[in-house]
Amino acid sequence: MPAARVLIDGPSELVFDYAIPEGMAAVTGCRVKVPLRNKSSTGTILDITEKMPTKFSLRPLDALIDPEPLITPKLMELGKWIADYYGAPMEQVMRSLLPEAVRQESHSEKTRKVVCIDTKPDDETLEKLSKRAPRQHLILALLDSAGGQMALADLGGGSVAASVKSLAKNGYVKVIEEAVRRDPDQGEEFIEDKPLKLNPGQEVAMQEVLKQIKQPEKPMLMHGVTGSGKTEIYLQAAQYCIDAGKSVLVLLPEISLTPQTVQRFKSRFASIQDQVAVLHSHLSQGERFDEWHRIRSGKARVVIGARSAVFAPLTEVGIIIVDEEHENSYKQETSPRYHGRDLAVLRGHLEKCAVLLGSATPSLESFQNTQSGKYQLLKLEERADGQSLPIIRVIDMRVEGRKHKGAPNILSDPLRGHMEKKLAEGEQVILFLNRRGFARSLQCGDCGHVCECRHCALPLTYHRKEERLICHICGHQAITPKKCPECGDPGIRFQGYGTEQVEGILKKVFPQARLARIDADSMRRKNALKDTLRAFHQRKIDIIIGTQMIAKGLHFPNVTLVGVLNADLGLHIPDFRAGERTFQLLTQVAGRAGRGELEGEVIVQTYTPHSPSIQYARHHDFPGYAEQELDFRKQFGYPPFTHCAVLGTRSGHERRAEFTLQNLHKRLASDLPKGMKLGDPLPSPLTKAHGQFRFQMMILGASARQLSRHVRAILDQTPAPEDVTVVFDMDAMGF
DNA sequence: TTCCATAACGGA
DNA sequence: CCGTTATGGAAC
Repeated sequence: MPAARVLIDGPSELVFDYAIPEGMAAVTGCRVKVPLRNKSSTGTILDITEKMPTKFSLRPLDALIDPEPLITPKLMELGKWIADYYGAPMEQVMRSLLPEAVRQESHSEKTRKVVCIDTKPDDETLEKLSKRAPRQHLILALLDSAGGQMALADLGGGSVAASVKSLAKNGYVKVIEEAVRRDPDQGEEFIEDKPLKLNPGQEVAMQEVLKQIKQPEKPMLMHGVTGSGKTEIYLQAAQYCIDAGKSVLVLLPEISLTPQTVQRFKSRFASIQDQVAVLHSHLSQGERFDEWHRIRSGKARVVIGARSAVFAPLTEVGIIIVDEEHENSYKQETSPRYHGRDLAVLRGHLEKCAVLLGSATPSLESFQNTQSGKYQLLKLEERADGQSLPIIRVIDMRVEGRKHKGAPNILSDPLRGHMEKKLAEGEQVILFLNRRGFARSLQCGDCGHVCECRHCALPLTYHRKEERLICHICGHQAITPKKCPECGDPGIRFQGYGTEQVEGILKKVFPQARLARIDADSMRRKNALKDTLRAFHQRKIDIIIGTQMIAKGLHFPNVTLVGVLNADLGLHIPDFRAGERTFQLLTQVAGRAGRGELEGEVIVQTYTPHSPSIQYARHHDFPGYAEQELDFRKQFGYPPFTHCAVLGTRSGHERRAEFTLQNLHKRLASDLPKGMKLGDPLPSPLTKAHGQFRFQMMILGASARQLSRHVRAILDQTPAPEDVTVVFDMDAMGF
């Protein structure tokens, strides 16, 4: 007799076998009600096992919660892989696979009452009604002119319901419940646009993509320079799949930051809009419920979403597209710590469909996979409309600094000059600075004391609007001291600068220019980003100063100058990917310039003009950069030639967090499998965050599976003290 | 996790 | 002696 292996809900990770009652369609992925001890519990069927244990008889399943399995067999397989690879509890994996809004039984479809004509009364009755019940007469007339049915709410408020009731009693009308979709883009109009003509380069890539859709063989990495028209290829590939009766999954990094790409998909598929679903963290529970079920039922066949959309319950998948595949936001920073792009590749393998990764600055992991033949490389080397890539000028700020002694060196002369010229010609400018707030820190000129966050070992950033010092890690706010809290010296002053300060300077330097600032602070309001971008598009704004929110994916034809104020930020952090990230950021930001008929220019201000990330970015030379960076990675045994995991501890007690990690280090070191390398246990770069002391060590391993299993085995035998949290991050992305 | 058995404790 | 509280293994 077959038995169902059930994972019980809750943090306990309990897995038990239950007998399947006669006639119950219990299959893998079903949510079930089960008896546990003397209570009733809920869970998910992980497997159907054939053999019956002999020790004791199994208790039967109580009931299926949903008639159909909510989780497809392939997604169950994906989930099991995640639990194993990332060392995550299966229960947490299930929570990712099945959103809370779908899992909770309290959520259901939203309905509305619709009134429709049942049997039309004859003229004589109508005549009577118009005298005795004019209201009912009017309602019938309204229904008639609306084609026989209308929503109850649209018939008018108040006592209308009573009139409808008596109409229904006489059998003239019927009231039915109709499901209404909670549409996240309710009320937005998308005008259908037609496919664009592909240039020869795009055409070649397109043919390869179509080949893979018809007969999937290996994932593709499309390296297309900024503005090369990658999105158009996504759109046409998607169209092909839809026409072939297959579904499409599109992953975007941080969907709220890429409204333009979502917009393009929605517009292209405007004629089948009810088949397009959007999944991201800003959906309400009801919207998420509806979108999810529309996908599961097969009504929606195009899914656009952020990393968690990799779990969208699609079937018959034709292609999985991962845009900006190099983006770190694909990595989930809470358990299960999966990488959305890597899961997309795995899911593509399980679904036997095409996988298309795209980027202007591919991750070295993906690029190396094309070198080794695991992935197919597609290249778009020209911009879609034949525009040239922008000319990038590097300004040595060490030299600039000598020109203006004393003054804070934020806008160099060449940048200021170019801005004046562009503004005079009515063109638009984007300035990029990857730090929000007014000043990085507040430092005493006398004793050197820096105001730090009480909970995190990090300088507090001064925000002028709030007149407060704010911690960018935990959000803690403090009053700005007038004099040094350490030595009482009044000479306390700001160090470094952020977007807020630049905004102030720009107002003074270009008083006539219309200015907008885009960062996490100024864009807090709902739709603020969308509105600002629209205004910029309509040329109601001349200059945008922003953080990395503006680095990717934006397409503004009238932008001819991009200024990078401090390219060195992020270059000197202790992370072997610091250079790669700087290269990516510079290339992406530079790509915002010259996307229309006008030529674009980029000015990069830096104190390290000769660093390879800056020089290769300046020459738009991704292959060159990749080659030298891969050399470096190979030499030191870093990814993509190994897998890198981070094992960390956190605690309110500094010593205990440190000791726990040292202990783990000792145990790992004592019996380290071949091919694995252990870093020293050290304080994290962010020594203290959210009031917790943090320590970490790096683990490098040639085989990811071996690494993950070995570490987990040690963790299982080494219980941590109660007030110490141990975190294992497989394929960790930032430190 | 919750449940239940058993051990340990403490007041009379 | 008995009731209360702590501890730990099992649950299918």
